Amino acid sequence: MQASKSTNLELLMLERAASQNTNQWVYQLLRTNLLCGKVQPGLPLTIRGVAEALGVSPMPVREAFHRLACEGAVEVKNNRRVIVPIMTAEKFSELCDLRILLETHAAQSALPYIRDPDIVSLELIDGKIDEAVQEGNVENMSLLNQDFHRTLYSANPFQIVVPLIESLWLQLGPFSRIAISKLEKIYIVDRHVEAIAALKQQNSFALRRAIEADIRDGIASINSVEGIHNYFEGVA
Amino acid sequence: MQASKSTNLELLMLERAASQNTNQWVYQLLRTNLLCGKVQPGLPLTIRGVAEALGVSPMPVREAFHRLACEGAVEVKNNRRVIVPIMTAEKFSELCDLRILLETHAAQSALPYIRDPDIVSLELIDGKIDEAVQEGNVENMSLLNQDFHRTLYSANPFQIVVPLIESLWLQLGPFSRIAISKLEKIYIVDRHVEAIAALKQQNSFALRRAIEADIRDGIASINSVEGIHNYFEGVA
DNA sequence: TCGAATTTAATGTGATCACAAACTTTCAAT
DNA sequence: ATTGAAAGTTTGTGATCACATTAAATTCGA
Repeated sequence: MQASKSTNLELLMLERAASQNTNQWVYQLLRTNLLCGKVQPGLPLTIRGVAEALGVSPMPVREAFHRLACEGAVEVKNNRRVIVPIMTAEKFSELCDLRILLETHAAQSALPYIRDPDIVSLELIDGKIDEAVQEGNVENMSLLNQDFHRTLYSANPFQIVVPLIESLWLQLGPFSRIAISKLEKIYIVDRHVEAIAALKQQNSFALRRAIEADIRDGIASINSVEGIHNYFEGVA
Repeated sequence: MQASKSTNLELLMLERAASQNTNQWVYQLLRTNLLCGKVQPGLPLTIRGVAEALGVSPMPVREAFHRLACEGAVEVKNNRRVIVPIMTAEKFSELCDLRILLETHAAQSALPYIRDPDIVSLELIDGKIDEAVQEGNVENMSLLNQDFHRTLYSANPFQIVVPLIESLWLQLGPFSRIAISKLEKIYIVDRHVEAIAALKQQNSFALRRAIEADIRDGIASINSVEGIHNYFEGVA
């Protein structure tokens, strides 16, 4: 309950499913907190600090840190300090380019495997996104939006690219939250509706266009945020 | 020295640099062994087995396994057994597509940052590859070839994509060895020479073409190997 | 002789501990 | 008051251990 000594970090707590062990729980919890921007860039993280905050031994936290580090979600400095990476304009640009490159490819390669149940699932998620928009629930909007993309791409059972894409999402973490919260709400659903329509028509080109537009909408909305550059390179 | 009980695994030993700790050493060693195809797909790996073979405690091996698992280099079965993943034709095809997609992008985005010293480094590596070809040293050929690509892409200081590419290399691991060993030797150098020429001319299109051709040469050589399909999906 | 149930061995997990490196604080000397 | 070193604290690392789960071996029954 009490925060760690050196850093008073506030973590969004998650229920621990009965099936998952401590390792997985800690990893998922930290991952979710990074994805929704709960922990700020530049914040130093300590193994014992997080372990204490979570009421577990340092071991699962160590493993989670190492996993997150190899996904680029956290950065291990040469002082062996772990911090949430600082975003730079160049990194941001590169991450967006890669999202478009990988996600349009993923969508296209998933298209031949799309069946009716998949479309039903996607429409269901889209409905939940609509609900989250109504409620103004930013966390759910962000997570459900990722669910939509992941579900689409995962229709291809031989998909290799999804973990790579999730790594990009993790690195964009704090900013996707800003993007979603500021986004003109109607656009999200529109792009998803466009994508679903393309799926029904088996229209590869339209699908790519919808996915790319969806991502570009997010980027545009980030750039439109007043004072967004305070989030780049600056210390928190 | 003695092999583990359940699996008699033979590992290519690596010198442990004074600077790196046990974690890093074990990870690098396992990674290198996977990259050059020393451990066969389908082979079950155990923490205690590897730890015993390396003369370390199970702890660093555990962390290395988890890191390699999140890079897709090893697979954690639901029986919590760790194995080297089996290759399938579909996975192989998808991995090759992604290599071309990501590496041509990486090369193109690195092009503006290429300076003369970079070209000197690349020509130096290319010379070493030539030596390895003369000696028939397959391990060096494989590792130096990766060095060439990594050095090229890393000229861009804001490169995000290199870890993603290395994840693909890891998953292709055992097969890149087959590719290199069977490859008509002259082609490797030719494609690299083409790439270097494109760099000198700042010719983006020619660079992409050279990189894609280099990768496709590897794929073609794999497909030309007699009985290559014994390596797919079959147990070793 | 073959198959199912029980026993035995092996494995992953997670906590605790000792140690070394790095950071912080303290305190004295200039 | 400022700088420097030294003592103390914090942190990551890696080994050892106890425990629950799972695979393997053995035994018993048909």
